Amino acid sequence: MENGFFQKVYDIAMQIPYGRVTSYGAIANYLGSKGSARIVGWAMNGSKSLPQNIPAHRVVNSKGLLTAKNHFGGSTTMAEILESEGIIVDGNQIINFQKVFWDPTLELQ
DNA sequence: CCGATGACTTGAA
DNA sequence: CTTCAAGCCATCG
Repeated sequence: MENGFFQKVYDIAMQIPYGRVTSYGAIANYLGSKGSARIVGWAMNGSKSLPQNIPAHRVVNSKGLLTAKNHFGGSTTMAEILESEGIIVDGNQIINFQKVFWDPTLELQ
């Protein structure tokens, strides 16, 4: 039960506010290990197995690129979801990334 | 324990 | 611009 890395990642992911995004590195940094950025992505991979909805579409890489779109099955699915939340996306790049960026180390503490 | 995998990151060529 | 390499760490077989 005790949560591990995954549960922490899920906790943060579920707390991402509407219209905001964060990066794998930011979450990993909040967990205390910035090197675990890949693990965050791995956790997201398992997040779809959870009974609840995880806004994995709000998690992108440090450049604001939609690197996870390939995992959404579609090609522009992720981008459309983000745009529907008010996030401006151009191809795989989030234009207003700095404006919608949500850092758990600052906002969540 | 070991090797492979991965939705990352940074830097260099 | 693209491509490759190394570091990072949890999970799986």
